[in-house]
Amino acid sequence: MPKYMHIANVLRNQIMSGEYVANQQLPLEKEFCEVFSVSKMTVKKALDILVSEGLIIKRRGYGTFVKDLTQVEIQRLMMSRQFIGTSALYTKSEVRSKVINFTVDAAPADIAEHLNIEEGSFVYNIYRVRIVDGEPLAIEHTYMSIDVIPGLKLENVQGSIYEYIEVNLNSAIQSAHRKIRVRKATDFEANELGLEIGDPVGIVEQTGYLNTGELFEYSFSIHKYDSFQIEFVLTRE
Amino acid sequence: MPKYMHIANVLRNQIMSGEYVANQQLPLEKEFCEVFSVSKMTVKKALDILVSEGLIIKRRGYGTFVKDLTQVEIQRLMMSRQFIGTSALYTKSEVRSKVINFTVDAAPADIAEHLNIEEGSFVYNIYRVRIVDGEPLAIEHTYMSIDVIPGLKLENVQGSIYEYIEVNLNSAIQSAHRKIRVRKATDFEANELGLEIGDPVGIVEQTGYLNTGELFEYSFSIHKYDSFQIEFVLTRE
DNA sequence: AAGTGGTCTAGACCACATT
DNA sequence: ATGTGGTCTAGACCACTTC
Repeated sequence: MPKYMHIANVLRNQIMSGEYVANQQLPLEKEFCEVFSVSKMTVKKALDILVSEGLIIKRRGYGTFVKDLTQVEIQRLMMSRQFIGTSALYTKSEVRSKVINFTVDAAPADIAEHLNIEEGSFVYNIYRVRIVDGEPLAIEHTYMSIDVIPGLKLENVQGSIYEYIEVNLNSAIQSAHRKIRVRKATDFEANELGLEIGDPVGIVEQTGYLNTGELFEYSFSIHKYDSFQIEFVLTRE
Repeated sequence: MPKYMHIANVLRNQIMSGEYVANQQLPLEKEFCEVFSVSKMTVKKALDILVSEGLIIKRRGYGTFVKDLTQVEIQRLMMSRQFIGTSALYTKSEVRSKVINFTVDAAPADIAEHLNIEEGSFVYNIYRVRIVDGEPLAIEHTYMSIDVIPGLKLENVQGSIYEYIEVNLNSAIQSAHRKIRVRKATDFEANELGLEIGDPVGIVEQTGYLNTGELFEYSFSIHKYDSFQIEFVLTRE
């Protein structure tokens, strides 16, 4: 593990455990250099991680401080350390799938555009109900080019597609671009998710990229409103 | 402007303008060092900005590449360079407010907890309908400690509270922690937003921090479903 | 004036990926 | 074997804040 990551871990634990409390000034960068026997750049990199996680703030010419965080907020921040993968929206639960459709189709124009491939190229067309701890929580519509993700089988679709990619293709998911919206459930969606017609649903539209930069997935998922929640931290600059 | 930011800007423009296209390998870090006459660390910092923005990926031992981005996606990424401030959810539009309530109250237990202050401390209790381009799009409930944000007047509440903080208090908003949910509109909300009762609404719960690390705001806002949209990029590691 | 974090360098060495 | 990006250093200088 890199030194800066180790230092970030140590300080994160100290903040979480209350060793440094809300609004408290942290030791100076210079002092951390001595404590950890590293250079200034390394300390800075460690502290910048904690800034991006929302735990601390830095003021040039003044010092570094723990944010005015409530205990509840600290717990929340630590729990929601960001995952990728639609199933990872529901962490620490058993996720399985009821497969409604799993075919290879010629991509229609709009799907081809979202996947950055030619219209008519073959794509997996995967339609699943995602079941978390026995309860249907989301309907997920996924398209992937067969050229980018070859060899996908029904058993993979019933479980985790992401696992298939990481294990069998020895590739990895690098990033996901997401768009969140809200609308009313259609009759079909309401039926599958155990809702009334017109009840609210959360929509996640996602484009996924591999660590090669390749666009491998376009999906949108419809989420039951009472179990849908997304958290994030925005930071200026 | 720091060198790394300048370099990031130059490369971002080149990607947007199509000078570097999808999946194309970028020049090596070493080459950028010569082109811009800077050291390797500076180039790396510039490229890391573009990684976090979702434009490129880097592979150790192999090179740096433009992501397999559609033109639509590139435009979207550039438009949604992140803002802070609830009104900034609606960029480039005229935002004003109908103030339903603006009082100073003793904080009830739950609000005090969210603001990390003692129960019974005085807080602004601000209840506004946010009107974008003449249309009511959101209801916003904001609580702020009068100790942290002194001197707030009705005219500020009718306009932008954030502007008041930045201009009059010479302070700045450093970060915001957000939680997104979905539910049905109440009768009151439906009426104010021009919806049917039970129609979907998006909920944004937000805790805001100043650049001093102080928690200055707890708010939650109820958004009309057909104009509610949030975009973000998730990156592994 | 003194002291903070921010930027930048020139170079060393390392971990990883391809050929 | 070669070459990529990743980490790290020791030190310089800068921008900013407070007192």
